Amino acid sequence: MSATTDLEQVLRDAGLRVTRPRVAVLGAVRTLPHADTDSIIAAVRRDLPEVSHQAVYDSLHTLTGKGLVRRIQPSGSVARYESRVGDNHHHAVCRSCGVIADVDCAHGAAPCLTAANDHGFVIDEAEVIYWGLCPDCSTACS
Amino acid sequence: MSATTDLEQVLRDAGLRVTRPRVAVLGAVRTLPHADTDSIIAAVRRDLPEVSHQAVYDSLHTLTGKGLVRRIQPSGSVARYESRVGDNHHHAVCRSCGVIADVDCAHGAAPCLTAANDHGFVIDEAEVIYWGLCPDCSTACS
DNA sequence: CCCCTTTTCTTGAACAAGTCAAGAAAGCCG
DNA sequence: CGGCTTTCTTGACTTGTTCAAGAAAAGGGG
Repeated sequence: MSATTDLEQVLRDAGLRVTRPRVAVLGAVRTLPHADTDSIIAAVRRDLPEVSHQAVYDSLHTLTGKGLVRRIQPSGSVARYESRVGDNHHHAVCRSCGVIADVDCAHGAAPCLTAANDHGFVIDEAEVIYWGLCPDCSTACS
Repeated sequence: MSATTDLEQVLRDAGLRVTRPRVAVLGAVRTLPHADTDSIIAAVRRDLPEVSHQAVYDSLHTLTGKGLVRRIQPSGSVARYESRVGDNHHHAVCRSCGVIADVDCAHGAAPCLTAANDHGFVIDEAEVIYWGLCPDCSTACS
């Protein structure tokens, strides 16, 4: 069974219509984790040279809404997307070059959802971003 | 001693030139925690009607660089600023109305800086955003 | 107290990411 | 296969932010 068939099934299972742009966008996000929208557009156009940027934006929005991809956006960065969803993992972001790495939740399966004082908020997710320098940049600066 | 004199001293202690825009910007950030740039510009212009938006952007950038204010920018929001710095507190953000509340670090004085697997990153800060609904929106939606 | 150097502010244009809107095309159900 | 609904294309537009050049102001030395 081809990878495309697999992607189509994922879309169908989520109750979405199967369109060529959506299949390509989902495939691109899986191939390029943490890619920004421009990179995703470029990757999609390798398969479908004529897709509009709007179709990619729409697809990303729809896929995000259905929980098939996750949108992340550290301060000062444009929107990025990843297909690893449902496990509440976190991210390390390099202050120098902006590269992003996945980090498993430090507190095991039950995520760090307990705020000390929640001010009455109903919290459903705790997002953690670890800021620092990636291996390459930290050795380059020393 | 006036509040303005106090602000001037803070700027001087940070090694910055004291200018009217900077004093007004620092005062606005202290008065309006979590305000976006537009609100800060509006607040500053109540004192100094003629300041350019660029002066406010420059001042915010400079103050952020010196650690006198902190810039926060949850996904999908514009840049916001606060003057509570140096205590590694976190934020709760309402998914519905976007309001932001301060949340003390859940793990006491030593912040949650330990990533499970840091991939060789040199981490200097862990930023936590608690996503959910604020009291007003959670009661309105139920 | 005034001058000089450096920094900061004003003005105005430019930019990038993302959004809006109208009509054409394509997916899916019966 | 036909029709209804969703999605895609096209192209303009908004918003938040940055860039650049010259004018103004801060602060130290004489």
